[in-house]
Order: sequence, then C-alpha cells, then structure tokens
Amino acid sequence: MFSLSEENYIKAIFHLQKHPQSGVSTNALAEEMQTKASSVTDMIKKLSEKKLVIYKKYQGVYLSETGRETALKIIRKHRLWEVFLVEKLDFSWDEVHEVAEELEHIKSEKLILELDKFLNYPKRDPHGDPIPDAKGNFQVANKILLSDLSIGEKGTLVGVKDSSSEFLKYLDKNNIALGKSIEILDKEDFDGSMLLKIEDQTLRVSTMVTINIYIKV
Amino acid sequence: MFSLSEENYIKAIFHLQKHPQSGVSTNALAEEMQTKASSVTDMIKKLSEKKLVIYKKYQGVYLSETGRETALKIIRKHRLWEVFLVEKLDFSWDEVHEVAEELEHIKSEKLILELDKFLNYPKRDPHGDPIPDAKGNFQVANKILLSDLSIGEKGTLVGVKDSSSEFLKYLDKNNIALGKSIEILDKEDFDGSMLLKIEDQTLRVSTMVTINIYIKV
DNA sequence: TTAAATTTTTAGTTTTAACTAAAATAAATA
DNA sequence: TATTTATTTTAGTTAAAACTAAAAATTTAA
Ligand SMILES: [Mn+2]
Ligand SMILES: [Mn+2]
Ligand SMILES: [Mn+2]
Ligand SMILES: [Mn+2]
Repeated sequence: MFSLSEENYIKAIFHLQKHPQSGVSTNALAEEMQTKASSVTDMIKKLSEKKLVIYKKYQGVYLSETGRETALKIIRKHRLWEVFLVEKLDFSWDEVHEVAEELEHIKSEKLILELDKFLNYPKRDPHGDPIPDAKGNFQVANKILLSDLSIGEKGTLVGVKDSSSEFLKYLDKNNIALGKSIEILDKEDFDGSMLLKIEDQTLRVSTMVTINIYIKV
Repeated sequence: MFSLSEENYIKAIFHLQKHPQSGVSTNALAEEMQTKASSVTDMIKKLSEKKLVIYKKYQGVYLSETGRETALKIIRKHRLWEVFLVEKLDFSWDEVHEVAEELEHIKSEKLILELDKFLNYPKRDPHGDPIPDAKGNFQVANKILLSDLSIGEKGTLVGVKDSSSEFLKYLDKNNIALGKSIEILDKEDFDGSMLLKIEDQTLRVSTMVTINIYIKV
C-alpha cells in the first residue's frame, strides 16, 4: 500500500500535528525526519497527490481523514509490538522503541488482530501511551505534565513524553516507574526543579525531568 | 548491515545452491527472484564486492562462508517467526510464509534470541524444516521424497518441499499433516501416482503430491 | 513600508534496484 | 568444425528517495 518512507512521514505529521487541521511546517518535519527541507517538500507533494495530506504551498501540511486513519494503524502496530516485546520477550521499556520502529511496517491485518488478542487487548503501551483499537479509537487520558503541578499536589505517574533510552534508563535507575504515586514536596521557582516524594523515597529532579513525565491527579 | 534486496538474494542463492561450491546460474536466480537476468548480474556484482558470494563471469555464483552465515541467520529468523505465528497467534501453516518473508528482515539480535527462548528453542518450523541455532548449526533429517518409496514401504510424514498456500490447503483438506504415518498401498508405473494409507484413511494422490512430501522411513 | 532574515520551493544530482535492448560469450546441433 | 541457439553481460533508462545550491515567498525588523 504505502512505502516505508511514506508511512514514516505520515506518522511524523501525526505526532507533530497534535491539533487537527493545524499545519505542520516543512522545517519541523525535516527536523523530525532527520532530513532536509527540500526532501520534505518532495515527499509532501507525493503524499498530497495520494490524498493522505492537505497541502498548500508555503502553508504547511496536515493529515486528511485517510492520512489520520493510516497514521493510527501504524501507531497501533508500533504500540502493540512494544507491549509484546516487554510482556512476552523480557525487553525493558527503554529497549523496545527502535525494534518497534521496524515491526510497525509489517503488512498483515491478521497478524495485528491476532497479536492484539494474544496480548489480551492492551489499552496502553509500556510508556503509558494509548493503543488505538482496530477501528482507530482510543481514549486520551486527562494527564498533565509534572512540571505543571505545584507544591503539595499529588498524582500518579501515567506516562512519559520523552521515550528515549537515556531518559528511561535514568528513570529506572531512580526507581521511577509507571503507576507510582508522586507528591511535590518542594519546587524551585528560578529553575523549576522539584523535590519529589515517589512512593517511599524522596528525590530532587531537574526541569528536564519534570517536563517529560505525565501525571494523573 | 545488508539491504532487504541483498538479503533476499543471499537467501535465494542459499536455497538454489543445495551443494556447497556449486554455481547457481543467473537465469535460475532471475526465475527465483521474479526479476530479469540483467538485474541479477548487477546485484551479483555488488554481493561479490561485499564478499558475500564467489562470482566469475558466465560461471554462476555461490555463497562465501560469510554469505552462508548470513543466509542461515535469515532462515533462522524466518522459521522462528513461522513457529511463533502458528504456535502463539493461531495462524495455520499455509498462512505464515508470506508474513515471515517480511519479519525475517527485522534487525535485532536480542529480538531473535528472546523469541527463540519464548518458543522454547524449537528445532523445526511448521513445515518440518530445521531451524538453525544461534551459531548456524542445524541437523539435516535423513528424509526422502514420498515419490522415491515403493509399494509396501512405510514411513512418517516429516516435511513438505512445496510450502505454497495452495499445496498446504490441499493437504489440510485431505487430512495430511506432519507426523502422520504413511504406507504405500499401490503405485502406478506410468504416471507415478500412488494409493496411500494415511493413518486410517486411504487416498489416491498424483506425482505432483508425492514429489512434494518428505518421509522418514 | 521597505529591507533583511528566515523559510520553503525548485532545479539539478546521486544512489539503489529495477528495467529494455543490444552485444558478448557459451552451449548445442548440424 | 561451423553455425545456430541460449545464456549472460553491458550500456543506457527509469523511479524512489535522498542530497546541494539557488531562487522564490513569507515573515520579521528596521
Ligand atoms: Mn515507541
Ligand atoms: Mn511507546
Ligand atoms: Mn516459509
Ligand atoms: Mn517454513
């Protein structure tokens, strides 16, 4: 149906869009895809001809309905594979993303239906992100960034914004994991760093950390 | 490491070679790869420069030691994925090959080691073919083609030569499966067709069938 | 509201892996 | 052995997806 490259662009546009109908700039896409703006323009034109994106010169792109459906299918596959790797193959959450980047392109309806069944229809991936069902539906959790909490507020860690291996390893090392309860004991105004109570331990973390952790209050 | 196309050529050469050091002809490879002879020549030159094959103009190609190791790794992955699909995801043996053709190219050492462990180190795939271990070792069963048996001889079905969906569905329909005992009740000299006793049932089959079934006597 | 800076697009190249058509070599046969 | 046929290679194109350099459009700032 679509090439590897096309699929990766669709996914990137989806992730950068965030708000429907809001245009993603050529430069932002180039940055995300680790490529040059001119290459992006070429690909955008192709995707536009295939009706996957809406594109007007110099105005940026956004996904068409077909494009959005395509993106959600790929994301569904990516996240299901991540669950599989962690739950069944003893991968840790910092090791799965790269492999899932490849697995998400395997083309087989049955494969993904059966995998979903095998995993018992998981709702979230190892990083707390929602997994769309076969129809593309998923519930967005009302999570907020840890950095937006004030002293005294409490919540549960439900997701990470940065899924890089480095960040996840840092979290592992400090015993920070999905599902743990977090309370803000102190917050520095000048640099946003926080003193946290995570279950039984207390820990001081930088903004780099607080802006990459999602909390459900 | 190697491109999708390179990997597929390596695998094709491995399958066509059968005897070490025996050259595979350009046309045979073109047939197997569903492409043109001139394209094959191009790719062979590239593989030769990469030291994966031994090639002399007009003399055909065969795998170098590195080439053979590469081929065995891909075949190992292919067959492990086939086992996974059948054992864990309820695929039938006629549905797995195509998907495995894609999955075999996923690049992750850990993935395949863990998959092997998860499947409990299977020795054969759903079609009876041996699965090389992490070092590339595998035992070749002393199987023979059903067509080589004579009236009165018995054996067990241990493999299929043709893994096409059509052939496997034919076998399913007639209750022919790996592990079943087979006895040759009669054999026609003029066309090679056979009257078989498979467990409790008797069945007449054509040469098309007998030359694609492996028996262990 | 011009001019400068930034962003985006166009034009032209490169690489990979295909292709067709034609030339070269090898194998088969008269 | 000479000729015909088949196989294989070479030469030249094409398409996808990247690139660089330069032109065009938009945005920001003087
Ligand atoms: Mn991921
Ligand atoms: Mn994830
Ligand atoms: Mn197979
Ligand atoms: Mn198989």
